[in-house]
Amino acid sequence: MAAHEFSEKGLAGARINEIAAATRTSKRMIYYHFGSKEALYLATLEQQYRAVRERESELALDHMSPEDALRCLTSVTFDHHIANEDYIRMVMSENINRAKYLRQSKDVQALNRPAIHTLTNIYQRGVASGVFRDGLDPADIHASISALVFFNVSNRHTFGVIFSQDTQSPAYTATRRENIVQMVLRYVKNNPTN
Amino acid sequence: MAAHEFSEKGLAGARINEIAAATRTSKRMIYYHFGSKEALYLATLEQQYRAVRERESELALDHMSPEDALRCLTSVTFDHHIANEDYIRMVMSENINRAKYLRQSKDVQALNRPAIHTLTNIYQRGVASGVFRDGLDPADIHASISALVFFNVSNRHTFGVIFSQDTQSPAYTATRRENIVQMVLRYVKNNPTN
DNA sequence: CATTTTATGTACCATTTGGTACATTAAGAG
DNA sequence: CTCTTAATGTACCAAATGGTACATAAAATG
Repeated sequence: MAAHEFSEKGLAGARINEIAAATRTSKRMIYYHFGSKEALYLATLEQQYRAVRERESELALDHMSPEDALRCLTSVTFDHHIANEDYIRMVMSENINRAKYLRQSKDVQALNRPAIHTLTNIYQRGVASGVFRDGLDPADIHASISALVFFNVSNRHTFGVIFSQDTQSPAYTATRRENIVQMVLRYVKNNPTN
Repeated sequence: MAAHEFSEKGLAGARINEIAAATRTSKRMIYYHFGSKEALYLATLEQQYRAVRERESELALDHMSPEDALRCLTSVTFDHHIANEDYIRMVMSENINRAKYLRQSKDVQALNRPAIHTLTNIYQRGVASGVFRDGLDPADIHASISALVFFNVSNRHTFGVIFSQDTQSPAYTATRRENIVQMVLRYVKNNPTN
């Protein structure tokens, strides 16, 4: 898949020949369908977003308590990021490009709106029931959750080298997951007691 | 500077000719001194880490209360990341490389140890005085702070596009800074009440 | 069947680019 | 004042690589 080549080496580092060799198609066909390396990159990037958000939307959080829902959402998102390294790396790559290509996508905003919506829903239920404190911005909570779980995958290599830790071991992952969940909950809850 | 070219385009995207053109030196001299593009990249990467950590170590937090110290450390680190985009982008680039080059650096661990040490110091003072809860891992707190402030810069382009926000406006930055500080404090404090 | 699109293989080009050969100059060393 | 070593300019190469020209096969269409 093109996603893997782009994910591994970024836009500049990726080689069309490699992508062609890894697929059942040919370089000729890639240019026939996409026209240029950059167009293929954009198509691949969009597809990554779509795939990830689709899998995310399969969560049923409405029947859980606000606190459990937030715990679950954070925890699952954490695992989700770990399981989708290609996506993470393509997003990194795109930030190196200053979102030059993502900016051209028409439906990426709509694609991501549900993420905020889900969180808004949980948050408002929590405020209504008194477990969550009022006055917070769901978009901001989302930013924090994203930051914590994204960084955990995106920067694990440099982080691991710098602090001589195996950032991919089950033990590290489990601890980190729990601490992130706790951090989010304590930020939102009215009376964090644990 | 080589840092800027690498920061803008990553290892693969950077052009030695561009780097040479941007300096008072020549391509010939770059190869004379460094031998290869990769060696220059590694040297540049190390220098970025060194510069950032040096500036970080100029904080005097010992005379502040643990809570104020943690608030200050987080806030300053936040601003620091915003002010050092080249560093951020090179770290991203290096994570795309799976830390292949940083791994070869001998002194990057020692260089970063003070960061954990500073935080450990604040945390232990806070636990001793009763404001911070016991049982947390300073390295983990550091990971969370890093994640929050790093992501705020590293992913601002895709994030801005997706959620149609100007992630570089003073208003957004101020809010985000305050929320991150609050998140860290509430995670660590015994009785977060605000 | 005739004809028009769509799909695909082969071979190739033009450019870019990391890297070097060679010659030369500047600078220390003794 | 030699002689060795560090520094530097010029010109260039070989390989890689994005992209294309051309011919052709396979569908689809009428």
